[in-house]
Formats: sequence, structure tokens, C-alpha cells
Amino acid sequence: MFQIPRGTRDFTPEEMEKRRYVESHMRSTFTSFGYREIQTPMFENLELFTAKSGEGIIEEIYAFKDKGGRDLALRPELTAPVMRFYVEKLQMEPKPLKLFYFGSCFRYDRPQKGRYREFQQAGCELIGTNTTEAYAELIALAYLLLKNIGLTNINVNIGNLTILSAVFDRLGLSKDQRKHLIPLIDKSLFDDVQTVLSECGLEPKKAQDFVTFLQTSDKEKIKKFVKGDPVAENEFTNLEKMLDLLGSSFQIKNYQIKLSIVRGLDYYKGLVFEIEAPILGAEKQLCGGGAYELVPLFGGTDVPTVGFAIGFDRAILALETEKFSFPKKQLDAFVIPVNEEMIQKSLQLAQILRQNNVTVDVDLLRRGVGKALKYANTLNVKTVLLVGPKELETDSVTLRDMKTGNQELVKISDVLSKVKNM
RNA sequence: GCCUGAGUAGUGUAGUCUGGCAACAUAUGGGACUGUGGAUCCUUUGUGCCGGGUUCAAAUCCCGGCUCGGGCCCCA
Repeated sequence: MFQIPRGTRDFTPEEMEKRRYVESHMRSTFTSFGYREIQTPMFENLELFTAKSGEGIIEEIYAFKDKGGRDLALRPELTAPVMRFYVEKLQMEPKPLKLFYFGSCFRYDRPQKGRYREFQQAGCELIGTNTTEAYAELIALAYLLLKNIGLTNINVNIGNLTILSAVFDRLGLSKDQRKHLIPLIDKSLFDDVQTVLSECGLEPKKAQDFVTFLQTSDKEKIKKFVKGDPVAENEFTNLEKMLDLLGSSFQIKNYQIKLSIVRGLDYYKGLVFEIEAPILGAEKQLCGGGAYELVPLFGGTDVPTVGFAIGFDRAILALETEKFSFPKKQLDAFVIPVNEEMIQKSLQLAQILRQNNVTVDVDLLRRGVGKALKYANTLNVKTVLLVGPKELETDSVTLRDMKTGNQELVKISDVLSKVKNM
């Protein structure tokens, strides 16, 4: 017996129905905002990812040599490939450029619930604008993508790395000190943050204020804290404008300012945000995004870029955890030939219906009407068409409504309209 | 990479402590049944995660591995 590789999954027809449902809703949300879909290869040159994240990443991804000795890697995420695509071929497209994607990503991680070695991401990149309205629209899009698939309980957290960095500057913290602090901030270990700050020689009062600043979502408190720092002040004013737009234009109010959002990577700059579903516990983050600078790193002309990625599998997991009832696909009709002489006629009838956008299955096992009906029942079909000699004498078939059990004799010429109106 | 729990027909479970029978439900195919049987009955198919050890005898006890779940690490 062969086994599925660790951390990968097979999807049953029922699961695929759910996934397609979510995917199609996301796709229509993206397109409703004027985004256009792109696709990039499943694997890239390894260097694309090491350039972005450093050599250390090789341990965490599927990297390999091909027969020509090239160093390749299965993509661990999609932002870098999309930016590679942009720099290589799309730089002269009119701005702003709105791109979205769906795709499998691969990471060599220890699998857990909501965490697999092959997983799906949905996301987008907005290239060529950094206005407050662009940012507001982007966050609204991320939020609505998750809302429109049926999630009810999600939170948006919004931070800003420029402000955080300006504050670090003002506190006179060195690069090494920041490196030490950032992981602690990321994990919300604020007591430890305060301890480290004291060790860095910061006055207790200042350290206390900083920790409060990281944890508060109160605009006035933050404003007071950044007062006198032109860079931070200006950035915060813009952040406020953006938040106003989120409320006034998109009716999104359940966001929180969270200045403790940090990203380990240096290329993120300015806006950062994440959306989480608290119902999922440890692996609750559904979406992460922000502004970043990758284009110059890849050799392109500098241009503002912002985007986000949604963990597709987690979004589905969150829906299931919320007990969302996915709509069930129904087959319109199931054709049962009553005996072997009726097979040809049955196939013909099914084919006519299919050509008119009716979904039809025909019994292929030459079994009795009872067994066939039972099978039809498990398929969740709307109607069954019985094709037999008695009916054919009058050019008719028996149409059975599977919900009520009612049956009627219907002329073959009328079957199409009858089935369509069920 | 670490800690922890679990793994028995396709699915859901019992049996494991206290070693000796692999069982129940459901499902799949066939039949009763040459046109209503979405039922009922009969029947078929199919199960001990893998490997080693202890033993007269292992699903059961022991060791190792694999896989899944929970918690860490990590999270581009």
C-alpha cells in the first residue's frame, strides 16, 4: 500500500465542493475590486527566495537540484514569485497594477492542524500606489474576501513599522537591541520587553510608556506618545485618515490599531496588518499583509508595493469551525433505463439535456429500478427519469420528483423544460 | 527539532488494563425482485499502521519507526 506523503492531503468530492465554493466567492470579490488573476510556476530558482529571506530559509523549504544542476525550490509563498514576474515582464503596465492569485505553496514544516506541507494561498499585490485610499481599499478587500465567504467572527489588526522604527530611533536603541526586542514584541511578551529595555539603560518611566504604546489601540494615547517626532506624527496622521476611510467608505469598524505587529523581515515597511479568526486558537491567523520593498531587490525600478496573502485552508477550517453550512451541489436529473434495450435511448436523452445546461447522470450498472433509485438518492438528485417501453409507446418518460416522490408521465419533448423548472 | 496522546474493514466503533474468538454497525457489489423496493431480508467484499522482541500463543505486553491530533520551536 502506498501512503500519502507527510503533511499533504487528498480532497474528497465533498471537500472539493467546499473549496470551489470558497474559491469562486474569493475570485468574484477580487474581480469586483478590479483585480486580475495571474499564475506563476510552482517552482522557481532557489535564489529568488534566498535573496528575499536569507540562506537560512533553505532548511524550511523544498529545495533541490534538477538534472541540469540548477538550484530550484518549490515556492514557499507567492509574493516573491509575483514580484519576480512583475520586474521581469510587467513593469511597463499602467499603474496602479492590481494582481491576484491562487496557488499551492510548500514548506518543510512539522504538520499540525491548519498547517500542512502543501497548502493553498490566495492573495494579491497592488503595485504603483501608496495613497491612504489605496491602503484602505486593500484592507477592505482582505476583510471582505473573508466576510463574503461567510465568516462572521474575524478581527483586523493594523500596525505600522515606520512609526515603530521612528520610536526605536527616538529611544536610541541600536540594531542589535532591536533584533533582540522584535521577537519578544511579536510574541506579545511585554513583561520581557520591559525587562530588556531596562537592561538597555532606558528609564523605567520611558520603558513603561513604550510598552503601553505597543499595547494600546487608543488613537489619542498613541498621538500623545509620538508627539514631537515628525516622521511618526506624519505617518500616524496618514494611518488615521486611512482608518477613517475604512469606516466611512467601507463600513468596516471592527479593526484595532496594534503597533506590536512586526515582521521578521527587513523589506516590510510602513503599513502592516493581519486578520485573524479567534475561533481557531493557535493557528488563528488567516491573512497577513502590508507594504514592502522587494522590487529594487529584484532589480526593478522602485515603486510602491503592498499586498496580502490569505491562508486558504485556514479560511475553510474557520468556516467549518463556525459551522457554516456550505451549499450542496445538486444533480438535476438521473436517468434510469428500465431494461437493457432502453440504454441507448437513455444515453441519448441524457445527452440532449446536457447540451442544454442540465446536469445529468445515467445509471451505468444495468441494475434494477429499486437499486438505481437508491443510488440516485445518495447522489442527491432533484429528479429521476425512468425510460421504459411503456413510456416510449407515447414518446414519454416517467419523471419522478425525488423530494416529494410524485411521478408523472412527460413527453420527451417536454422533459427539458420540466427538469429545468424543478 | 522537542514534549504529549492516539492509530482495529471504505466510514464509525467494541475488544487492549487482565495475552488464546478479530466483533458490531454502516458502506460496496450481487440476489430475493423481468418497472417504484429511497424500504426489508439474504449474501459477497473488506480490518489489527509498519518492523523487531518477549511468549507455547500478541490487536493486547516491550522496543524502534511511520502517520495523525494537542502543545512548543519556527512561521517568508
